[in-house]
Amino acid sequence: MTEYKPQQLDQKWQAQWTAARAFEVQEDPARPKYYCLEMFAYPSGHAHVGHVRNYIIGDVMARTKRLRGFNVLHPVGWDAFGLPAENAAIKTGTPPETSTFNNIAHMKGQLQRLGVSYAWDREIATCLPEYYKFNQWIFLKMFERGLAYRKRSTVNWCPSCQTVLANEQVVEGACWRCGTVVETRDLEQWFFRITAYADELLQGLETLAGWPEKVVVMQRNWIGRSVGARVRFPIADGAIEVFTTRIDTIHGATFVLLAPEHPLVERFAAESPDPAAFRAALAKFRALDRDARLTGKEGFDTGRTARNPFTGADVPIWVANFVLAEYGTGAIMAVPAHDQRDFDFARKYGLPIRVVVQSGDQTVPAGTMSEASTSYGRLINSGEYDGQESPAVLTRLIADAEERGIGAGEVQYRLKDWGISRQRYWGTPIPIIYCDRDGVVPVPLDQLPVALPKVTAFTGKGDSPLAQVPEFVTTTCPVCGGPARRETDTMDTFVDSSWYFLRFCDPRNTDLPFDPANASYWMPVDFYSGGVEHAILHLLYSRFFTRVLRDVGLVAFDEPFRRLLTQGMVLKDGAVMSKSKGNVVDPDDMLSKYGADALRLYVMFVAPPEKEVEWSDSGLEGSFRFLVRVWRLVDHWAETIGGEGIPPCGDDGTDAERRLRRKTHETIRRVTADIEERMHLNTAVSSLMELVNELYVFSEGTVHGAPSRHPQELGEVERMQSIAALREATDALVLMLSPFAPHAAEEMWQLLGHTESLAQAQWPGFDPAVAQAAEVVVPVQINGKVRARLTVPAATTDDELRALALSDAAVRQHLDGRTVRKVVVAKGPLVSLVVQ
RNA sequence: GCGGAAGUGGCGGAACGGCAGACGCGCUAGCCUCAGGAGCUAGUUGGAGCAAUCCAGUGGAGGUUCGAAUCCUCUCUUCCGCACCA
Repeated sequence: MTEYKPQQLDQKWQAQWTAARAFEVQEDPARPKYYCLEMFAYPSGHAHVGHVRNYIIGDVMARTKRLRGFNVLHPVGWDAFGLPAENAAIKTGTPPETSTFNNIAHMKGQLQRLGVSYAWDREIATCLPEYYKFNQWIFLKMFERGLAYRKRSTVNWCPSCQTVLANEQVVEGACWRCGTVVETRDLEQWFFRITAYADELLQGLETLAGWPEKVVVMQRNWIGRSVGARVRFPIADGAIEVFTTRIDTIHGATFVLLAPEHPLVERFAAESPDPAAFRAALAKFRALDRDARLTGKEGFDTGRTARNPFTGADVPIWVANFVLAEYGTGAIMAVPAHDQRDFDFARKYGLPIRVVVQSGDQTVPAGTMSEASTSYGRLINSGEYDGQESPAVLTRLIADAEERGIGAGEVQYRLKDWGISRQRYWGTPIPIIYCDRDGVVPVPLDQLPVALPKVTAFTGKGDSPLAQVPEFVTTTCPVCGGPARRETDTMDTFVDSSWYFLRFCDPRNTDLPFDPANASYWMPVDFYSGGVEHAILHLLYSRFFTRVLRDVGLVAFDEPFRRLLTQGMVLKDGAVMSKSKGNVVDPDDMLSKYGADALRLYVMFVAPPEKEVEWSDSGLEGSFRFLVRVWRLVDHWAETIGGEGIPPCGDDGTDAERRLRRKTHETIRRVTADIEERMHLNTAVSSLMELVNELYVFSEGTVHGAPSRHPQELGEVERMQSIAALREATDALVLMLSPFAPHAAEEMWQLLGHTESLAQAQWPGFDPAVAQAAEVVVPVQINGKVRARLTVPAATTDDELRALALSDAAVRQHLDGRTVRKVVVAKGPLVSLVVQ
């Protein structure tokens, strides 16, 4: 009797895996590949059990696929650039690279203690020059193609911290760090032209059958494709262009609205009879603009008019807070009768409302409307278009507008180009040089990487920290050799994570981001898991980068991730774990108490992987108890059933033996499907628990002496057949348990006399003939309720079942003289009687 | 407001139109123990019954079906995402 000592097993097997480089892989075209990836981690310091869940989900998939014969790539890396390290440097003076590498070292230890089967030889960290060199390489390729460009744009600025903030760092209009109200500043920024791929990214969503519908929908909404028309409303000296999806309502456009930032607003001010008064109104308006944007409809009259090109009427031009400068043309035609926002605005300022679409039979007079009518219908008050139905009339109106030269069909996207400039230190330098003579000059590819210089003093004040490093800024122009300045902004860290999965295919390449041949072998990622918080940004950017690299010629596919699992968070006391709340469950505490396997098993068993779960100490104990139970069983039988020379199971077993074998094969079928097809890892574990329960039942029924589940009293098996059945069940159990509890499984595999390690083993085979019971229990339903059960040979025909059901005593009692109107024999099998 | 997902025992959850509550946690009783926060056995949706068994039951109301937790319609609730996108 050996005791289950998980900590010893963890150490022993982790050391063996490391020594044997057990999970390192090479490209091998002869074998089917499987690329299993978890979203790589930001090295924040300590992983909590929420992170652990993600790694273990991936590890269960990776380990299962290895046993299934796949060449499995399961790499690990670090999303190592980012703000927290830099903020820590400002606060404590610890250089970002120091804290980052310390954190990586600690978290790496945690992952290793969990026994995650990573290909450690492929480990990457995005903050290393050998990695970010290729961020720069890709940037330059995009620059070449016009996909990276520079323009002035508005950024968030914290006047107290003297720095730019990302949108995510602005909480309710204030700086996340100091709470100061955030201002906006116009800066020259670099952008990636993701909008060039908007349609392709949208259409590609249709092919993502292995993604959660939720994520697909979120991306579709984020891209936000709108089909409509651009229409010109002439003004005295030019025209205002508006974008509309409802050109069918254009005869009801009774005024035009401009965004406060619209270029014409400034011109109107200058040309107004009283520019000072106009500017005062505008200034007042802009002051309340930020909050008013969210709360209500605000505006003021410019005193000018535009002509509705379809009605010929002159309509007033107003400025309105709710019109967005960055969407469409920054100007809209307002149709108060058929748009709720325009309706509210018209009512507030007494502007005319004109009904032009009739949805029901009766016309609603504009004066009595309580809200806008936004549905399609038959046009009225629309001149020659009266009586036509929208949406069909949309096409005709667009065609007519094109013919008259006043507009054209147009598609708009909510998706905007991706601003990647960050006025921060701890990121990839943008490989651009500014020369007074040659302008914006890309750093030549052979001069990469543009290395991030060491900075010692982090103040958090002023512009980009790199601007304060003269030896970095000062350089020579690659074109003319004259004095020049380097770009001092760094790239958004989302750039780093947009292609790292490709780098894993060839992580040590010094010439290219990766060898196309390697990527062609490993990609796409077959299984990708991570938090749903990346549903849009990271997953959209990665799809964008993949297409860019396709056009550059490095890959030959469009979609990087075949199957996506968004894992749920682990909560403690109903809240997300965080240091400030003091509710963090540290995996290391759990490891020292119960070992890696119990923790792994628990987080897989507690709920389906995509569900949010509440951490439970007693649940973890339950998983530990289960492992002890398995251990005792295997330890007890190992000598009897282990080693060589156990014959395969025959066909002439006793009932108990047949029953155990049936359970074994049924479990193989279920566990395999649960992991590979359904990703229901929780039910895979519960099936294994059932098999263990069955093994204990079998042990009682086939041994000498008093039946007992006391391990000490488990007896001897009498028949070679029983030994064979036990061996089959136990081998299958250990193999199927190994993805979840790899350390205990390796040890038990050895105990059972296997000389090769689990790394060389194969997943157990499923035999449907064995899983098939000789006798089946067939429920009999009467009017939908089960009233009897028939135990019949599996081969019983439908006709026989029908006859047996009708003659069954319990059934007859329930029929009680009533007439049977219909008998259905369904697959299952199951007999259903309809009785009147 | 729009969009998405989900409502099943005391709890986490099973059940891919066919026996509701698998598996586990917790709880109850018992066994074993010097002892036990160990192990084992039995029970554990509610109601009725000594019992076999019967009745009700998957947020609510309808519907489709021989048969619905599952599909459809409406409705309530919760969570998540986007939030003036013209």
